[in-house]
Amino acid sequence: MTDRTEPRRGRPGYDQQGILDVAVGVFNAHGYDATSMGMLASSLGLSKAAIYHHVSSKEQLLEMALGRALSALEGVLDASHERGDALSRLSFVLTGAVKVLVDELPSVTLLLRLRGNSEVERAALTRRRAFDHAVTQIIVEAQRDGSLRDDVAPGVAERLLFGMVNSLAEWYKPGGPEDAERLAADILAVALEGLRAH
Amino acid sequence: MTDRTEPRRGRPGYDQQGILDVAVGVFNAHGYDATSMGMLASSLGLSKAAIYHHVSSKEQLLEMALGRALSALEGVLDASHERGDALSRLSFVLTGAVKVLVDELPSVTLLLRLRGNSEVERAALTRRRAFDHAVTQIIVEAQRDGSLRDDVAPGVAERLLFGMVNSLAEWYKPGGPEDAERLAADILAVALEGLRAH
DNA sequence: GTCTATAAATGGATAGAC
DNA sequence: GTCTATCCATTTATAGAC
Repeated sequence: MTDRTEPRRGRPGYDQQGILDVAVGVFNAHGYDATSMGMLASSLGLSKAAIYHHVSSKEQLLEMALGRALSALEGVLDASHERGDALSRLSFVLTGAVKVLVDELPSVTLLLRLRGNSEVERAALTRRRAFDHAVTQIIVEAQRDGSLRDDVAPGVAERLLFGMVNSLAEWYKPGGPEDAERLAADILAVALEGLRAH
Repeated sequence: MTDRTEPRRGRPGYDQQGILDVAVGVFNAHGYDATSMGMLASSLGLSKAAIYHHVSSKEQLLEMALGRALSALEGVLDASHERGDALSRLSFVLTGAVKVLVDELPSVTLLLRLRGNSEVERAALTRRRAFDHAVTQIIVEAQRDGSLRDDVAPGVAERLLFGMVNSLAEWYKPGGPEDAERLAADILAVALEGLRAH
């Protein structure tokens, strides 16, 4: 994975990654569909035509951002296989997903708002559903071994857990009062123990 | 509140409510910005021009739907004031919000996806923030009286709870295996007691 | 209440100069 | 690597007939 923040060498104008970073920010601010190449151009301080020197289409920008987000999430799932019992794996995935959301907030935010309006969007949604399904299987296992209550359907539990995690895209502000580890701990605490005082 | 489903009297063509119901469905399927009046027209089986006989603009359709969603949510908050302690009020609001989401799924879904791209959208987001703030105040009170744990910041708790509730807009299907009461009970159970087996 | 036709603006994308 | 100028499809919305 290339480092987005490293300043480039020759440094005349933008490179593709620089275009992408700005584009994802504007996509998230106004929504992908509501963002025109003209808005993108003025955010970049370029003409519309100049953007097409770096990318072939608006949709290619979307595709690159979605690939980044999905790879990061899938990486968490892959790493979780090394873990022991199902509850440990679930905790690891939730914590990892929060970290991904915080680290890759722009691209994941874009992913979470997809409507499936094009082939690119539908392919991303399919990959995302596979992720959700894999997490649901971990929950099934944890219910089976008795570490999670089984009176909540595993699919519902998965969606509620990621409802909390994914809500970060709507309200987490980098540099705010809460850091990623604290948020991950809060979410895990609510998910496993609940909010009621003991 | 008028009944959407009641068949109209004269019944030649559409009335405004009929246009709105179809429009909100199409807005949600493709996203408001990605929906053109042309798509709307073909979903209605009308010409674009005919739509303008019923509404003055695409944005008016959005405004009407958002008003419906916000009024329903605010109604839950108003009704909660009759309740006793803070924890009862919070449970009532969460359950009520789930019921609103299920009953008014299309308009609430639209509300939850706003980006603030126009005055209409920003006004709706302001009303929605007021709702979230009022719920946060209930949580503050419940932490103060000792019924909720206070090691999770009240604002974070509120966003996590409504992260679960609002996620319904992304996956709840009317007529599916789970009904509204069951879902409300599941969410309340996870929110208060957590998923870990006891 | 709905139509056809059309206006006026904006959309994504390209050509070719520098 | 960026520009100006432009193409062409699509957009929201209106005019006026039926």
